[in-house]
Amino acid sequence: MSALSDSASPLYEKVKDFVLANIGSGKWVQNARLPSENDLVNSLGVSRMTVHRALRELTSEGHLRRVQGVGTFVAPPKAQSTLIEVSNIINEIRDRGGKHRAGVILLERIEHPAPAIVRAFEFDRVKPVDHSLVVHFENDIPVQLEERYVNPALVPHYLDQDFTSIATLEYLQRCTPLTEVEHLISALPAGPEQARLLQMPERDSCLVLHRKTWTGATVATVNTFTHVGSRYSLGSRYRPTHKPA
Amino acid sequence: MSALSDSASPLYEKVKDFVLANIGSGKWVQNARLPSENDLVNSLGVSRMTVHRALRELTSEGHLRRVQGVGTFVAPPKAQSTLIEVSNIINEIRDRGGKHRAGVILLERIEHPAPAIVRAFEFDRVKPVDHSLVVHFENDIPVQLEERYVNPALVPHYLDQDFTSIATLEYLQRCTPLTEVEHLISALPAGPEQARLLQMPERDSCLVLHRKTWTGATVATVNTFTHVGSRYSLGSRYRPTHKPA
DNA sequence: TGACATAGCATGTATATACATGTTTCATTC
DNA sequence: GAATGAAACATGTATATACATGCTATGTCA
Repeated sequence: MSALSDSASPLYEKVKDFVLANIGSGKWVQNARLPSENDLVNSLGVSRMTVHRALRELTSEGHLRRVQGVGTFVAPPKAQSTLIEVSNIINEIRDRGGKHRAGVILLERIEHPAPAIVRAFEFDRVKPVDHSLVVHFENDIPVQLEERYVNPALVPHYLDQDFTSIATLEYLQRCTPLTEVEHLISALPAGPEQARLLQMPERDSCLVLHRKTWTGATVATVNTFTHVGSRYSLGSRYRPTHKPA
Repeated sequence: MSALSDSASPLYEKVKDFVLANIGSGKWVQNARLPSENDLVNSLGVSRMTVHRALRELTSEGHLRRVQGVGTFVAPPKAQSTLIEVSNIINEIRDRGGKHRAGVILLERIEHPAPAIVRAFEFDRVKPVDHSLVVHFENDIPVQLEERYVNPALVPHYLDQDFTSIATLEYLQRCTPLTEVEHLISALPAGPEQARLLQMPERDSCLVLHRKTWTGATVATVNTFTHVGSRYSLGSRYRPTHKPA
């Protein structure tokens, strides 16, 4: 009678599955109103706190929309703006198997007053901005060009780091764990300098990942140029909802 | 004494902020062990259920790692594989202001036995696969080429839809709300056909978003070719953690 | 010394209760 | 009829309590 599955999963998970099953089957369509918490308490035979937890988690996962005093509704599908998980290319190279070798070369490293591009990213009031150009290799073939602008005032001992170490990005993340991130993805034909550094034809396509992190003041700006073509792609599987792996 | 802020936010939010502040300040470093729930109950003066909820949410948000019987630890930063929100280009056009006009042209629409590319995406046992080519316009300029392979057996009344309607993708999402999604992003030079359809130079860069959805059997495969260059980019802000906007 | 049982402690779940907060509905009153 | 107020109902939060589950350390017994 309970309408809940009899697996070994916890009760609130069964309630979540019950709700998702009703959404998936089309019984509860988009923007439809769900039974109230007390209704579900009566029909499912669990406590209100358990129902509430299930509905709250489904709300934070994007499946439901709740309005205090009004009710609970089926949320519109959230694939409109899609979450994509893009793997760090360093990890991609590292995970591709033991027979590949990853390498890094530091091309340029200047601590200089902010040029136009730096000023454009709100570094204005920061005097020294560390600018470095790094090329990543796999099996002696350059696969990625990284252009980093880092605000050393916000990253302790950043200037003491070994810039050819592969752990630099991880160091940035570890020192500023609560930063916000903005990404832009675009595709551009390689310019002369990029083509030279990546050893690729000059008008071949580059996938550009622009990554800006800040905590209030800007921490770092990183432009990543990857020669994709047939050799590389960035991707992920995205499981929209209920079973966070 | 309570070490919690005195704002108007709920108690569990204050506990979360307290924990995040200790992580952000470096007091609790990566992999460090947090005080136990009972310790926090004593030092913060709230109930264990409240502490538990705060820690549970921080865990699901990726900030903490909890092991039953052992303790709670600061999770390594999750920016390793970065979440990126890529906006649907249809929404981008629609949201760009009233003076722009969006349009769609259906170029081809064949229901045919699966060719090689279709077979490669596990359509094998499905006989009829709907294949359509759609070009999206903004102000009479083509900006996106969409190549769709849809399994009509899994999408009710799909073949009855008006394919020049902008709502087709939304219809797909509404009919199969609990699908999983896989994305691949790459940058490719435009081939002859793509260049012709998008009215762009033949070797200019295309940003290609490959999107495959399935529920078990494959539902649809959509390849999106966007002429980016200086005109378009896909991007998002990603707030890693605590204040889901 | 080694194996095993156990106590202790950590997190995980479920419930009952109480109150807070926001919305809708409906009846009373002017 | 319109405005006001109260009741009913919805979700939101906080707490106490109880028990379940999993790991660790300790101490006893062979």
